Amino acid sequence: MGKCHQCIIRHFNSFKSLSTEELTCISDSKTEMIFKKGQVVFTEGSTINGVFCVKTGKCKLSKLNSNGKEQIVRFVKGGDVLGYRSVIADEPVTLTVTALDDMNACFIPKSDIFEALEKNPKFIMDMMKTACSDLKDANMTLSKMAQKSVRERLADTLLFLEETFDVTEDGFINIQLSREEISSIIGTATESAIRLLSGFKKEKLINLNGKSIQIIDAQRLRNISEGF
Amino acid sequence: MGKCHQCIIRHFNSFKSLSTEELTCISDSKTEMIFKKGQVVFTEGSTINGVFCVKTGKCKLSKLNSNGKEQIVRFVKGGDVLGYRSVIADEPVTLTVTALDDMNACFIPKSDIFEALEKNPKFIMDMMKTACSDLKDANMTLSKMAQKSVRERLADTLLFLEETFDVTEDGFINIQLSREEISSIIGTATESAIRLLSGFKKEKLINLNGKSIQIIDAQRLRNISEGF
DNA sequence: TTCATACAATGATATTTATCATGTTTCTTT
DNA sequence: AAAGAAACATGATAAATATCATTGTATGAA
Repeated sequence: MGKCHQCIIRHFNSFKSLSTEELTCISDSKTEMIFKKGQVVFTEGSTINGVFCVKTGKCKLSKLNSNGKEQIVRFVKGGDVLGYRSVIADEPVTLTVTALDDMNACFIPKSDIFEALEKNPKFIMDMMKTACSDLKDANMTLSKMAQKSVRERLADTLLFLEETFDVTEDGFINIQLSREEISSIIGTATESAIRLLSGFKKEKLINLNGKSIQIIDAQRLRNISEGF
Repeated sequence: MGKCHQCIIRHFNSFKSLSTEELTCISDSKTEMIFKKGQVVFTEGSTINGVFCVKTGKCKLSKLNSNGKEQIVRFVKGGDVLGYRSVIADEPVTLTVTALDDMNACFIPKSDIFEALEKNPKFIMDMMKTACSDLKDANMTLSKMAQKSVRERLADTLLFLEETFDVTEDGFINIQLSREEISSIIGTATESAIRLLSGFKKEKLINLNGKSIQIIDAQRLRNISEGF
């Protein structure tokens, strides 16, 4: 089993603040887990007794609405910590997490997290900054959702996806989402998302190849997103 | 000048975790401030070097979009702490805060906050829980904004306002918002908000008297909000 | 008071978006 | 490879919402 202090991933999140000693302690109690593409990590309403330190892969965090529709709220990828809000607030999780890739993650029990939070001021401060950063992003997204049209939101989302997941060698955004998932990000009917994507393609703003998307004209997408 | 340890407000927020000693320290460096209705507390992009502990009154937290429209993201009222995200993340504020009432607040310098955060584990944990709670709310709101129609969002917003600000003796929701502000919460054109409010009134779901709103049939509003 | 200004209300119309229907492609399983 | 299922695509239409225009109504200042 891998040792946490040798794990490069920790440098990208709050665990970078822990001492070798503290990391050894976590190493002993952690569980390495693999989630297959499409597998659910945990479901809205359930109680988790630890956090997931994501090593590789991506997942979506979503909410099921009263009408049965999924709303994707956020993405999490390698380097991110999953489930900290629920553990710290000592509440059930409020989002469902589903793997979008094959995903590797270490499950770290709650008790270890609380021990680290209590003993290491730098760790708790780092966690807090993560929470604050997530809060800022959420407010920003909220404001965008409320004020932009569907077309504007789609343009914004494509730019966001490229920025967040980067592109592969062939220039396509490094994430595979179904049209339905894309519409669940922007909060629209699937057909509308499809139509608008086709439109963007006709206008030579993007390339489409199955689920793969390539941004050709980022500047014009930015303009569309800003309402011009 | 009032003493923090005698202030009842602190029991509603993270300051309840501080010792009398720590509170005395804050008492000495805090500034009591009054904001008149309509006055701006701070503006998106500016740097604040402390937090505001709100004693009485209400304010709106909003973002200005690229098209010049305001989006109200959240409300803050007596008992809440304003500006903690910016102080903890050590970043400029990302929201503009405007008083909706005459508002009393104590400004507490950053240095005091950091000292308390470092020395008092219960305080930082409480702050963290506040951040996590705000994050949960933001995700919830985001999901609602994205998936509900304007009419559903208005119903939801009216219920939220009553729950958050309660009602006066005459049964009207205890907050005065212009139609434009209401439309800035739900993210719609002012005319649409006005039309829908009139519609709700005709359907005997609410009473309108100038800016005052009374909810008559909460259950049906709930149904509307859920899409029935 | 009277004027001026902001706010609220409502109609007419345009635009955006959702829904329903249907056909096509792609992927999976046998 | 064939069959079936899921995902994708597109047209036609309906519904929701925005925009523009106009009028009414409050509110505050001179």
